[in-house]
Amino acid sequence: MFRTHTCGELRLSDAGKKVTLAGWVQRSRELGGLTFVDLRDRYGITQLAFNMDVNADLCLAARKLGREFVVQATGTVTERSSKNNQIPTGEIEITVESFEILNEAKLPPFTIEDETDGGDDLRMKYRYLDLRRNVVRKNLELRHRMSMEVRSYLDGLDFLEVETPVLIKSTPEGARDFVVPSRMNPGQFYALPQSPQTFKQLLMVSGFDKYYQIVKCFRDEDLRADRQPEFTQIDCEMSFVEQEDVLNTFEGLIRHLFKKVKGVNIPELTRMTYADAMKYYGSDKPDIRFDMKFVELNDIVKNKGFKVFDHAELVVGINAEGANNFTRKQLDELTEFVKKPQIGATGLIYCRVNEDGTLKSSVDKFFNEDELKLWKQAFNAKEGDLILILAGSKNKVRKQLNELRLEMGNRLGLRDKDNYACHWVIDFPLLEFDEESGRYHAMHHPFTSPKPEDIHLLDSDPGAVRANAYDMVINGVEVGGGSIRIFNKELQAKMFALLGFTPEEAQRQFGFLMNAFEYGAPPHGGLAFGFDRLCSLFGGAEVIRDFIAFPKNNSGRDVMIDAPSMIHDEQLNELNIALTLKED
RNA sequence: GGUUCGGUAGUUCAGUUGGUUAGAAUGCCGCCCUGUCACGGCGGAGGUCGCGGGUUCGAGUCCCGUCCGGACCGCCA
Repeated sequence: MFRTHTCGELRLSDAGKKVTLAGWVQRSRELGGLTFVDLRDRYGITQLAFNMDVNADLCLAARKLGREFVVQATGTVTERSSKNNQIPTGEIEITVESFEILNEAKLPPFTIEDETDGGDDLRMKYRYLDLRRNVVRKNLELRHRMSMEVRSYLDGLDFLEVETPVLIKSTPEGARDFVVPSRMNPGQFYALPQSPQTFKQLLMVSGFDKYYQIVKCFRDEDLRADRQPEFTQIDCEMSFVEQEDVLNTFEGLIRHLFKKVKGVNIPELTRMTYADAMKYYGSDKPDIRFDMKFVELNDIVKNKGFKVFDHAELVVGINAEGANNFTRKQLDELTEFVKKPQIGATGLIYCRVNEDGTLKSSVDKFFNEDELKLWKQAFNAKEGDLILILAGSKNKVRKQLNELRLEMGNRLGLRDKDNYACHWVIDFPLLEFDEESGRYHAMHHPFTSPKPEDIHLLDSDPGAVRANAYDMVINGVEVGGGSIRIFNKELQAKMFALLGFTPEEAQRQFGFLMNAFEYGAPPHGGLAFGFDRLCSLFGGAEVIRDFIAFPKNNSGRDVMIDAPSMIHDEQLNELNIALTLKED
């Protein structure tokens, strides 16, 4: 037997027991005649004690132990003469009688500590060492608990977990597919699923009226701190449901998770239409931990001789409460912030609401005190507030002001990561027009159903049609989204036509789904949560990488195993593939 | 595809207007220390300044190119 106990479980009540522990050397301390070795496993740390007077050979041998050596030690649990109340096992130590080095270890390239000295790149290259660190291990433990609670909640509602294939068919809509060549079908490729969307709909046709799957999905798009090329979804679908049923079921899931994993009772989720989200927050995933809603000013600022406002489609601003103490330097920083190329505003107009009630704007030349009072009124601003205004074309300026609002939220400390604001954004548009391709694209995906009351607009004004689609947003992060699906062949065919498919293309790409709709498809709908994001949110992080055991770097590479990589000519031959790399 | 920040000791970083032998902390090695737990004290080793080219009497520092990493925009139905 390698061990009788873990390194985290022995207490004062175990004193006198003879035990055997196994683990890694965290650190050792030498004091003349004494040597202490901290032995670590994933459960904790237990101190091994060696005394030169008691057994000099053993003590000298212990001094040869290097960091991260794998050691098995046998001895007696002993009460410490000087206790450490920082760790759970701090009242005891093991008086070692014998030990064995199970494996030596090279010196690790960074310290295996909570506050490591290792940079991201190095940590990823030696990820197996990084995973020994408490902080990363705790993230994966959190992930495990999350998945257990998801399964527990959904199982309690009679959901079935069903696995769907990973080698499927490439489709033109949506993100780029990762593709896999088929050896047995020369010249043909599988695609890895961007989501199990069509399969879960087919499961509904099959009568599995409540399905879920915690499932890997793949998208060949550029990465971000919160985006990996392979990621995990909690994918769900239900039959005989309306939007209201889906929202209630999965609001229940998120509240269950908060309660069981965080011990937090969150209030019922509020709802906001997409139109309002854009109008008041300039984003389809507003962070509503703080208010600072947009106020549109066209009515009161136009035709006063200030060209920037006169020429703008939309003049819109926010009131940052209590921010009048911002210095000129800070205001200049904010101006630089909105002028960054990534944000792209041309300038920032401000109006201070001074403590004495006077108003001071950056455009005093064009607006007198009475006119500025209208501004103050429009924002419902108080003394000590700071009004910030952007102008431009509607869609752009809303997006820019959204960035500014979030920045102000950060600067004013309004985005506490331990405070959770969860809500639904509903009534998304069915389609959005893409200038580049000159056609409509599905905003959610092509299987989303239009709202029945908007169907008559499908031909006359497709862009105005709203969908039965919804996103769940927590603290400005889109954690999940879904829709009520089309379950009628004619409507689905019409949808593909709107997206620019010929009937033949639609049949070739999605014939299997439309055919299935002819054999008694039930009304159905569902949603999918981004599991990695949900875990990072619960873990208080914005980067999802440390909630994934072996993530990819910014360029989509696994720097530990060095993938992707070239393959041998024999492999290519078997696949009937000849490589010709393009050179620019 | 684009913007931007970074690459100097094992590691994390500093390095001034270009100027003598490139520093700190930590880690590592040696010696001392009988209750440490981020132990402490003394000493030591450790560098192709990512790579290539250029400017200059002289480049870690300036310029060009390139590779690698981070953040972001585009992209992500």
